Amino acid sequence: MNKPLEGRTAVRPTIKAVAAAAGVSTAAVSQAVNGTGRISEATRRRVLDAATELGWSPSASATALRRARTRTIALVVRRPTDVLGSDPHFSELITGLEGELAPRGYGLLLHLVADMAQENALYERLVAEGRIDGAVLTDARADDPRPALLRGLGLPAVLLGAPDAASPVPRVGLGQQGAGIREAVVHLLELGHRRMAYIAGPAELLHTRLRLHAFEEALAEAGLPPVAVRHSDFTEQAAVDVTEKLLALPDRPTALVFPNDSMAVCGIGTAQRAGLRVPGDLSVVGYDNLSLGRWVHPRLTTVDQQVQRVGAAAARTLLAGCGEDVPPPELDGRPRLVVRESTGPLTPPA
Amino acid sequence: MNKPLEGRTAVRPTIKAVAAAAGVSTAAVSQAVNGTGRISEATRRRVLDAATELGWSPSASATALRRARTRTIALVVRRPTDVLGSDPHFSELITGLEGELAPRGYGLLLHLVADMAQENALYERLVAEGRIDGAVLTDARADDPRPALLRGLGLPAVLLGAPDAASPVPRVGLGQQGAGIREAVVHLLELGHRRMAYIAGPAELLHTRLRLHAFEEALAEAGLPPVAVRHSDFTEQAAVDVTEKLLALPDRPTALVFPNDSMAVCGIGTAQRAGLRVPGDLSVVGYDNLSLGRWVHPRLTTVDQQVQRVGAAAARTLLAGCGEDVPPPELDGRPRLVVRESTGPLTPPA
DNA sequence: CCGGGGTGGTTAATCGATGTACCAGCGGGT
DNA sequence: ACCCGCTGGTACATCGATTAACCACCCCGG
Repeated sequence: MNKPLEGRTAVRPTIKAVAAAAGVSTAAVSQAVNGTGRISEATRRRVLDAATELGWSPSASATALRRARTRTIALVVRRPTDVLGSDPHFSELITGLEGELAPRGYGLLLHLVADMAQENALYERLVAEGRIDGAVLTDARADDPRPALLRGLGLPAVLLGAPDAASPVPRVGLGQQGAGIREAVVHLLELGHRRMAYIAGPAELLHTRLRLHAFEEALAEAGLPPVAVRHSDFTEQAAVDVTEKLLALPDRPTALVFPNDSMAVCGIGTAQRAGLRVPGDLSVVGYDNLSLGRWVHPRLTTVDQQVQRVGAAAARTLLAGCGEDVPPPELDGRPRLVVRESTGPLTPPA
Repeated sequence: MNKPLEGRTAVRPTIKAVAAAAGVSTAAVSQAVNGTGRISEATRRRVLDAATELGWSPSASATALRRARTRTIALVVRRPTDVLGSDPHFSELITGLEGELAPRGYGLLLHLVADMAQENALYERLVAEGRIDGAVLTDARADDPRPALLRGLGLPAVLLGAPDAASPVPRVGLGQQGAGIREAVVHLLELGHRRMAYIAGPAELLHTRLRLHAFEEALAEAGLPPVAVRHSDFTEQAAVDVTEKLLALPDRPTALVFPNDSMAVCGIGTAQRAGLRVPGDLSVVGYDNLSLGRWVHPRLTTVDQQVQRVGAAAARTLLAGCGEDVPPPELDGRPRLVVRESTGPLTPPA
């Protein structure tokens, strides 16, 4: 064995090394790199060359200590159980966030927690340790305690959901949250459906309320009551259970609207297993527009809410809150229905 | 307006404030909190009380600077395009990682990149800035450049995949990577299938090779050749395209084995759209055991590889590499076939 | 010849926590 | 009375970068 024990880390160069290499003081290096102070173009270039030569980047810890800024944003995901159903949602969100954060040298610190108490405790700790500059709050609730908490902690934050000027922290999202569901109801009405049921998410979530309200309102405008409204915890298991119960109803619904695509797919499976044809006997609408929905059989009719773009807008809002100079978030539009094959008129059995 | 302009952050207490409150020096506080040095039990308690009283936690930046340790692990996800198919995989992985990291005060820094070049550049930057203590490498390739790179950078890392003592960085994963696929082939053989096709992932990924090899070997042991082997990029689009092509073959396969569940579900959809019954005319096997698969119609036969447990093991290995005192990772078992409804014997049309 | 005003830097304090080196007391053995 | 050794702390340098305050020098007008 020639290399019995691997040596530890190859020491990283410090600002001192760069200063020495460029023949200037460390202050000059700092100014050259940050574009502050008064440094001649010639020495600036010397410094920058020396820096790349040595492969030096300013230590994030040192800079964070000095500037009281970590260039890190937190995303805390609450996941009471294995809620895989809402996961693709997060992956889209993260994509949108990263697209704005990464180019500005910001990092995304991801944490998973079981419940709201843990989530709040986590924010307190992250702030107390000075680990983050801001936070993205997902799954807005009615009477959400987090905006007030973070505001109290002095931490910039954005809450995802419909925009709302009165919120303690900025709210980012597509306007007219209910528009997609409303569109779905109109679509189903046009297809001749009169008995629709809505499978909602957890009652405490704000978007659950907004969408449910849109559903009931749109239906009421046609002079119809919903056949049924059921709350769920977003799990696939719940989708199956609720679907079975609804299909066993004496006057069963001819159309089901789900709060996400995974549940809708499971609902379709359940209906098919019960011997029903989709959409011949039952129409199904999802939410989120996962790419999966384009390929299942029948292809899923769903609502697209552009999670990725919302993520990008959230990132910009947050960066602005951190004192970063970013173009203001542009987020127009509203959730839109994507009509595919899982909805249609009732057809007589072949 | 009584509060015309909200004041900035409520200043966080420092170690100095705690020292003053407890009537000791800052050094004493540090020692009391870290359990180092010699401090009487009485003063230790006074200090700790003062700390909680003031809501103080040591500044992560200061500690990181002093100790050259950030208590942060990087997870870089390469995502050439919208590979939602592999996402649930990541969410499981993250769950497993977090379960070990969080209790020890470690954070997970998540980054998304487009390709391997960007990924390598990112590691170099993160190390140069001293932002991370370790990294989790996913999607091992044949001749993967990353282990050598990270070793050169002096950064602890683990590579996910089958264990391998000869790797520059520890490799963590279930042994016998091919066992699940082999089991699937045997299962299909027992059902009477003789014409099987394998849809593989990108050829450069290591697990693609291992699984493909297992598929061909198991088939060869039965004296059979594969009907076809097709590589794909993990997208649902690819699943549909490949399935259509395979089903159009003159002597079409009676069983399809996919490299993940999303693709398998799309494959089923494609077959159904072509008028085939699953499993009556075509059996389908997935990989990953997403919860979605339990509820689609027909329920998906798939391979479970316990991604979450692999994540936990990876975290422990990494923590050990960071000098943390953790119980050694325990990871026995192998990928296992989960038989459900999407596989079965060929049945004559009703 | 001297003062004024730029230009292009440098010096030194500082961010918050850690850890080494040092020191004050005290009890006890001789 | 004196020194030793131990206990329980404290003083200060340090991690790497930033920044306010300061200064040397040059050019120019009076």
